[in-house]
Amino acid sequence: MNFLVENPAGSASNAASIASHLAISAVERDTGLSKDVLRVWERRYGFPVPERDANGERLYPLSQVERLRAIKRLMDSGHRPGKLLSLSEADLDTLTSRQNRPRRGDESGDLQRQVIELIRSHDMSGLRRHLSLWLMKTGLQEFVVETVAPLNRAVTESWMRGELEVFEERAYAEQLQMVLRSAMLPGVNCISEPRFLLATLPNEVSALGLLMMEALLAPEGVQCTSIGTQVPIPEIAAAAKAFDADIVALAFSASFSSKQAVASLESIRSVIPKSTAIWVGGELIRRLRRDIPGVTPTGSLADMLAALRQWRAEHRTS
Amino acid sequence: MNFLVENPAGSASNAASIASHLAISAVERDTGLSKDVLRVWERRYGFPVPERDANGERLYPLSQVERLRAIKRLMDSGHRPGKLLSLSEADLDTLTSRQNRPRRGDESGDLQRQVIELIRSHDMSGLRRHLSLWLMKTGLQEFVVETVAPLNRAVTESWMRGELEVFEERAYAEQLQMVLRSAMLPGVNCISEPRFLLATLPNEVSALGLLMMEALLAPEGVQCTSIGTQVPIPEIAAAAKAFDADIVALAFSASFSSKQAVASLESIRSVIPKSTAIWVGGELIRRLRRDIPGVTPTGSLADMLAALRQWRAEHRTS
DNA sequence: AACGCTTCATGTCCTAGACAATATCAAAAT
DNA sequence: ATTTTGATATTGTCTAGGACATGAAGCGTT
Repeated sequence: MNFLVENPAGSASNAASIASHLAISAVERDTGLSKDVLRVWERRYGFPVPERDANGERLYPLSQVERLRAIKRLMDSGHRPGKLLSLSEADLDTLTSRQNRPRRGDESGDLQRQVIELIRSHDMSGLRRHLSLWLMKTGLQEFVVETVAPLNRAVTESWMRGELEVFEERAYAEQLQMVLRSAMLPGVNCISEPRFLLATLPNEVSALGLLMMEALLAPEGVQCTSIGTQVPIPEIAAAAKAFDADIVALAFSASFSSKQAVASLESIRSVIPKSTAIWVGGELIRRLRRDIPGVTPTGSLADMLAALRQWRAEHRTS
Repeated sequence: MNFLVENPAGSASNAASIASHLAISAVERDTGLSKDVLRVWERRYGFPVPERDANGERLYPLSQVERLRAIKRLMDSGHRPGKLLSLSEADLDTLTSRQNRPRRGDESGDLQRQVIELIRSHDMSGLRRHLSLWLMKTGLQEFVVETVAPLNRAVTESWMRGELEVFEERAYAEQLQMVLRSAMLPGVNCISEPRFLLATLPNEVSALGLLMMEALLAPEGVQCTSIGTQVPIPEIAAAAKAFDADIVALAFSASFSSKQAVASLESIRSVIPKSTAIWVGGELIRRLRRDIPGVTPTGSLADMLAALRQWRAEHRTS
């Protein structure tokens, strides 16, 4: 790859490519579409058709990258690539704007509207104050189940409708992390069973789902060790053993590929001793149709508390 | 990719591949070596030589994956692949253990030894208490500069010497996040200029460097908005504009490829208006030899505070 | 409606060759 | 003796088009 291509700040001569084109690896980074996919789309659907540099390597104009991101966004909300790629630019815009139309019956609560308004006005400290207050009012567990979970859904929907930018969602997630993490800091004095190990698999970027699980579990007096996001399977297995975990809890966001999730879950199940339970939480699991032997899905956060109660009933101090 | 290959829990017949082999995409995930690299190594150096499934696709035995991870670890600490790959298994072990040998003059302070001992004994709540206490004693900024920074270095070194597992380092990072984030929660009442936008680029997993920057800046009364890790360049640009940032601060850990860093920095510099400064922090920058026009490196956290003072001097309320 | 079957859509994998950016090392010049 | 230059080796990433298995969609039957 030629440096000057992606960032030709130094070479004034090559005007055509000054910050206006990206190499394939940069497009992979920025769109989340793998190099293989970019190439095969070009072959099959005739889009994108990048220019080439002197060396025959692809150079994507920013306009095409922009369009690829729009397509990816529509794909994430259910559309299939074949249709999107054969669409004209105008049709694509139509589709995007149709999706942006607010849905009827959007009876989100006051808080949700307020929060989204705060995000849109970029008042992050106000947002943080707001969330903190609400947390104090309701208590951690209720805050997570009754407030944060629907709020996340509302934010995601706003984002899909195009009312929020990606970076606004991320800024929101950061503030929420602050609030949740500081609520958990004090810890709990009497720690009882079971011992949890929390993690997400590689390719899972979002730390929020994990954090919500942790916030929900911590007040139950369980021992909760998180090793964060994007942990390779062998590491999770080693950690489960080292921390002597009773339950390995994994979080999946909705954007995780269900195909990969099933593969990974079966893989991890085969590596961890059967005496250790595996629980799966997060938005993804609604899309998992087949059950995976030895893996407990917890469709909602409330489910997880129920599962915890059941676990405790089954493992009464023997 | 065949599911049963990566996770053949269902098929008892195919004994050879029951949880003992990984497909190439799984190896990419777990080792961080791209598919291209795995294939080209096989062609050039004759390692790894995976088996094949019925469809001709690569199946890596766990032993080879293990060795690949050892190789990657040695590469990250400066060795070159050509040598490592032509080494025999025994030689590789020798090299690994030599690296594990504790260095002389390891005069880490009491706290560092204590913390590492806590990590190794998996006493995460003890670790958290310890860190919290120390933070209260010294104050946030001093805590970050005098305690956390050297502590991180000590932990990384311990990890490179093989005294700590990856998951132990991650668990430590999680606890530190808790402590730092809750220290920042209250925010600061009088907020003054400049406005910071904090982020890390795609492929940068570690949130700690970012958080340390934030913790250092927050008490200075600057407005500090973080949009988290792994943010594509166009998003950073959009966020900088939306939040009207004076300075975009990016964190890089030592494991980030310096090649890619230079490319990305030049790229982002060309997208963001010149009136917005770009500051770069983190372990990486010591390995950056050439300067990038319009990008301010801050070699240490102390540097950053100095740079902030300078910025304020230059932008006196005009 | 609910089920099973066929066909299409789509992502990922394959091979093997090429090249550019960097690291290494030796020779030359200060 | 040290630094600079240049040749060579190393190494990651790109290219091409073909192949196939999985999952979705369409359609007929119960």
